[in-house]
Amino acid sequence: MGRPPDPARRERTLARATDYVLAHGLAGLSLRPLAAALDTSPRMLLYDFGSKQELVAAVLAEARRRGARRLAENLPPEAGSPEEHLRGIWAWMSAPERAPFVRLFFEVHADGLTHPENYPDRAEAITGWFDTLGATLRGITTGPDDTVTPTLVMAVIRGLLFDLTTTGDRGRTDRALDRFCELLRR
Amino acid sequence: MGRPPDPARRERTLARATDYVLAHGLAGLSLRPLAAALDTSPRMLLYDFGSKQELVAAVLAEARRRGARRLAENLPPEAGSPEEHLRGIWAWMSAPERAPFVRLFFEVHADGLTHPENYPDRAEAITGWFDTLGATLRGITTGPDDTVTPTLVMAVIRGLLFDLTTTGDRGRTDRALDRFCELLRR
DNA sequence: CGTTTCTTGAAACAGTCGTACCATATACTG
DNA sequence: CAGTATATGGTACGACTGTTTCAAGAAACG
Repeated sequence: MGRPPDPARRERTLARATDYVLAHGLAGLSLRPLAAALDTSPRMLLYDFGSKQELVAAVLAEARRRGARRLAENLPPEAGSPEEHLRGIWAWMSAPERAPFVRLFFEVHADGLTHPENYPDRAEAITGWFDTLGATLRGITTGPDDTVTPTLVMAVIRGLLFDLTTTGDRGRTDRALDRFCELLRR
Repeated sequence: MGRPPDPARRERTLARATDYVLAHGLAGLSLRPLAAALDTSPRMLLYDFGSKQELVAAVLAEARRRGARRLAENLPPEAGSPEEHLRGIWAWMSAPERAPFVRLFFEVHADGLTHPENYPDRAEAITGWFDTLGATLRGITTGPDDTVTPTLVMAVIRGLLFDLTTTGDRGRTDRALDRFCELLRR
């Protein structure tokens, strides 16, 4: 008996907190401004998530879930040549709508370099692409267990994303991807 | 008249502060622990640098100066094929001794995504390579003003550095660079 | 010596941080 | 209604932040 729990509240808070972190970044995150923006209180954030660290972990998990879902919705899994796929991935990841995700991605990586203990499964963010890419890049890969080609492909995309987010030079980065496609084709 | 100024003290402090930041990262930097590690006081740090922000700017400038000097010392500017050059750059940047610089580099980039106003010349960290690389990559570039090839080459290196610092998988990242060289050769 | 300038220590200020404690409000059961 | 569980507000604690203030020390000069 007693008042029934309301798990939906935690989910609502998590969703809005994820919006907030995507908008404002992880670096200077603090409970009081976050709570104010979410029309709640630090008290409730700790009540629902236990501690700031667990809240951040939940937000990152939620952001990853969202990213994966959006990706699955927007990348046709089977159609087209490997080159078309590569261009599709680049177009999708470099689109302005993805900028908050990209920023959070780079932010987590940087923090993970100083505090690896906080991100036990961060390597998965890299190797998780191999299964997805290995299938769509068939014809470029040297075999079904080729991890080197996906590694290079994702390195190009991440490196160009790094460049684009720093310089904002869309034309030059787009052309650099064209050049990479050209190298792959020959 | 009066006691003469001692500008050497500021330089000594700057050098040691740069060591400290390279070792501990920029993210959680705070004056009191820094001063303790440097056998000085927060009072003196502010006396010499004016504010924490100016101190950080000075440290970043010093770190960039060091990196450039080390690079100039270790990369033969003229000898060898473009491929050898590329391998040399990768070997140099991915060496464990460079890890602190790489970490700081990624950290500054991530912070710059959230606070661009603090890094007015951060694009230079990208485009600064073009002159250096354009010369050494002659034979791969399409012309003397080709910025696309250096963009792609540096994207590969940065992307692979991102991978290596996250996964620690030296073998796979080395092989990915081999594969890139192979693509360039054909 | 006194004067002047640079250097340095100690302490305090005003603020933010994550978090814990205590009381109360709310919604349900019997 | 009482009883019981969850939900929530308010407040305060201790630690930390960058920075300022006040005073004194240290090294030059006349």
